[in-house]
Amino acid sequence: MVPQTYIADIAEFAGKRVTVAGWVYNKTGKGKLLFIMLRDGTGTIQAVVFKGNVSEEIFAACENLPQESSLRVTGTVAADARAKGGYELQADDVEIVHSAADYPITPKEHGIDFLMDNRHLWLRSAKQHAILKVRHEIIKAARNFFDSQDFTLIDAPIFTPNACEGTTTLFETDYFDTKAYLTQSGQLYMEAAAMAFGKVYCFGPTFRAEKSKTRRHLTEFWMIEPEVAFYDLQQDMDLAEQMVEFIVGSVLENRRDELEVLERDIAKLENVSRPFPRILYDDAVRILREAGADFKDGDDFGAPDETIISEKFTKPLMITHYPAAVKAFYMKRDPQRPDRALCVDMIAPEGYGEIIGGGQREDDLDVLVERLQKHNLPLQAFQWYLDIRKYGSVPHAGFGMGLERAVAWICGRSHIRETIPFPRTMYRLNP
RNA sequence: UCCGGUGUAGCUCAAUCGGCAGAGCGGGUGGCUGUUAACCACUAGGUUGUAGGUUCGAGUCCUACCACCGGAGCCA
Repeated sequence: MVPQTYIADIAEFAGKRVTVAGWVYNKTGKGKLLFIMLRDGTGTIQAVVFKGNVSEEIFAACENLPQESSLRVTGTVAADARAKGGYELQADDVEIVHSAADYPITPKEHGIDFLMDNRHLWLRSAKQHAILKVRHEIIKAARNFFDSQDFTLIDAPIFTPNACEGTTTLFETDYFDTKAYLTQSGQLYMEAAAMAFGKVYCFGPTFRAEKSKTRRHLTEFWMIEPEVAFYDLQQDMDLAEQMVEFIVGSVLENRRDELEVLERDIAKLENVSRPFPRILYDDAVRILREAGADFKDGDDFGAPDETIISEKFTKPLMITHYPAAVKAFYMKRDPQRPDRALCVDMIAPEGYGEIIGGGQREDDLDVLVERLQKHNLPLQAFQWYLDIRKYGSVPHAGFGMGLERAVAWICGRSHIRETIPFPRTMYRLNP
């Protein structure tokens, strides 16, 4: 019995006869010699089919193999400098599992709309494959980070009865005789959970029905949201900084090949080490003024503003103490400057924009009730949330990291739509 | 939602002033023992996004609509 192996492990079998199962990634030939680039999800290897080494029938069948046909190739693993990856498979037997129809995605250029229509197939391409491997690494690293620090994973609900922040548009759905909304954040539930478990986080999909049409927005995206009881803003920032450093470090350690496929400037990622710069909103405004940007003091930063500010730094940048007026109702205000919120946004370098938003939460019942009323939010729906301030209220803080934005930054992709397997945007629900 | 742009072969694009609808890739056939997006020869492939209009004549000009792309706002 010939052992079956994955391409990633091929070096262990140098000189041995093995079977590799996969798909035809690309094919070229030279008369009596065929080169089949075989892809199995773990890597690619060149299978060399020489007419003299296989039966007439097999050679004829291989000559006409369309791209993405599925095969089991048996042969001897040989080190060869002429082969990409250093090893090739000198085939002596080929089993065609399925001969593919004309595959739409060729090794040439394609437009984004066509590729997105064929997203279910595009996932097989090298760069898309690499991005999603990095995405997996980031998820794994984030979870390892929190798990190793004794955080408890608490899943937040997807169906929610009310708006978390009340400002952005929610997807509405029929829920028996009433309305339910798809969650836009697990944060409020994490605040409740933090009072039960101390250190918690959730990781799940979130939904925003905003009519945003930019390279940084999806209608369905994933967030990792830690929340810690008795934390203040500074501790919250320390946590965010440690997490990002850990995630980037994990990707550099375990997904270097993928970063190379993506032609990512690795030096820029290697530079992501603590401490990250921390500046006040007012400092950021000053940077914008010096850069000659047209910016009204008191406003939130737009995407171009964030780019200008982040260009002054080579590491992720944390901006704190925004005007409370532009931030959500649950943000605690700075006792020293009551018009400022104890909040933090982390801006990724290289113009990738905000990847983290968070801060210390308002823990005073009366202040929170007043804030809800000012925002015209239904008190009734927030009773459970107010209970958190009624029964042993404590200072607490947390943040949310947009997974896809982090993936886009770490992978150096200009558009967020490539960082999730099947993106949902304003204009795309398929496939 | 607003501003700007693009729709031509399966894909990526060209078509001068309004005057015969083109190429590369992919597909098919044949050739080649070291290819890396191979190469060479031959070959098939079109309701020019849709509906109107102007004109002797529209891929090209006009109107509306549709689809998508880039950006803004909002946000992660």
